Amino acid sequence: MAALSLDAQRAELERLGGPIRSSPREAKGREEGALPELPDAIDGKVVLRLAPFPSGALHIGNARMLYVNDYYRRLHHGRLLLVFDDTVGSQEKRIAPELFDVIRHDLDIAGVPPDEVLYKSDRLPTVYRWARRVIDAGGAYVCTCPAETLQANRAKGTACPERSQPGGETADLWQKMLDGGFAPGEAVLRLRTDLADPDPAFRDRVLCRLSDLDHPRVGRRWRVWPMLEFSWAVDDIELGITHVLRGKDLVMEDRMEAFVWKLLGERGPPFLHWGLLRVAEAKISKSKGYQQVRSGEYDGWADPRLWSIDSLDRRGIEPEALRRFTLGFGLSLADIEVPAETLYAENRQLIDPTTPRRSAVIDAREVEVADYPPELARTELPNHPDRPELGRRSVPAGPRFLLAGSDLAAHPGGEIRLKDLVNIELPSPLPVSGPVPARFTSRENRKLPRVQWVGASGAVPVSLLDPDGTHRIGLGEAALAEATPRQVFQFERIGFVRVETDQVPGVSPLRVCFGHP
RNA sequence: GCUCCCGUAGUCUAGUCCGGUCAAGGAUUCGGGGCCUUCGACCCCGUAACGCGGGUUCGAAUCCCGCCGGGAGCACCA
Repeated sequence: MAALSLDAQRAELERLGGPIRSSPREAKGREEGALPELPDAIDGKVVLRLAPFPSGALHIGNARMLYVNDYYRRLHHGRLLLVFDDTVGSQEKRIAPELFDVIRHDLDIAGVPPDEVLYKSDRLPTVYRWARRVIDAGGAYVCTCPAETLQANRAKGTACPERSQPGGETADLWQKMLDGGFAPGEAVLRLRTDLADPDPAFRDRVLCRLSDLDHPRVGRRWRVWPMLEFSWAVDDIELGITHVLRGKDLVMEDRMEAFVWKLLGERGPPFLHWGLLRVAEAKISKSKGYQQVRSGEYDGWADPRLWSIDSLDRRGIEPEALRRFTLGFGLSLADIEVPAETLYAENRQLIDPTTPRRSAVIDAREVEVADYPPELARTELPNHPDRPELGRRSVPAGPRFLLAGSDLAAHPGGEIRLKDLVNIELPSPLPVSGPVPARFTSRENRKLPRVQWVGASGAVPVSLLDPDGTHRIGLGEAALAEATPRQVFQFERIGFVRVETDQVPGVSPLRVCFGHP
């Protein structure tokens, strides 16, 4: 039901074509703070691109790239290309074959469907054509220095011997690179910039290099691979990209692309950046995550410790919440660290009104209530305290209950209120083991400590996966036996949880993933 | 160290380009109160910011200079 109404809202907004802002609160609060329009954007003609490297699943840190690009695609009715940046990588940064599908799946979940999917590994001939253009324009040379020498020279600002090599010779050496005349590491194609450039990193950057790594898609078909910047200098033009929206960690790449364009007389798209976004709780590394998934230490790409898009979905966090969360930072260039609570707050607003309440107790202990009113063997509870339209449910109640161990421990000898039901008095001290004998006192709703309870009859074992990868075990009310996969509940006084995707209805225990308080 | 970027409340952010309408708006957090039989929601109230120092100007969060602080980049990775 929740999903339905949200989907309906989303569909409606999408139909309107505007930025996705759905709640009235959003409309008044953020509308004026909407992201600025893209420079020189022509409605319907905007082409944007997403360029992930397939080494790990998309995570919360990548969400900004997703939603900012998606925002502008929608705003200007443009196209968004998914271009896998699979230019072999390196020994340390390997492409993981299954990640192509994982990432597409992540985009799906995130609600950012690409208009077209492309692979850099399919575009080598185009890159070679451009490399040739650069060489012919006298803008590059083949350098055969060992990597260390090259770097040392660059740092000092001195030229490698090949820097002055004539264009014809460069063309020959380049051909030799393509033909396999050099082993990996023996030669690179370098851009001739300015050895006096104040930024040492920019001095004669490498355009193309040799690699014999086995590429998951194209194997060893190509040996000469472009560096990321050069491949984009090529494709931002070839693919007709109108605006490059990327994190500011890639600003130097802008310079490199612009340099190549100027050399070749091309006019490229403008660049827009945003600062680094870190979620305080999510200390993650893409490549490290891969190891942990691979080794089985983590529960696949949806392990909550990964903070992957998939894991957020697993936790019942709506893509719309992620979208609002990331778009709320605008295009600010400051590097920021934000508490996950900000994301949770967005999600709460979205799901709270439609999420049914259920009772569950962690670390349950049985309590037997003497003098319990027999007519209260069952009771009826609202599915949502503020939304009568969500209906009510009938649950088994006393005289045998299950209470959270922590609640019991907090009130030995005291009178407590079983929420929505009756008052009971606990013994003191509590028995070390076995059922706790308690005594019914009254039904009136007095100001007593309120505790969550579960009727012992038909109670459902629950296993709750926390974001830190640990599990809490408990017992939930009988109605939970009918819980279906992916259903979201609020366990009262615990938090929002989502039933695991692969939960088989009726099978014990009921496995749920914790979302947030 | 070098290059670039950024400094608005606890945390984010709007405003800075085109100085006055900003004694600075919003979100979230926190504190207090109310309410509903949740540690959730909702309502009310509150704390709390223009990094520092100069300058320009009738007037500066906005322009200029200097300083300080933070971050990112500096690969034959992406």
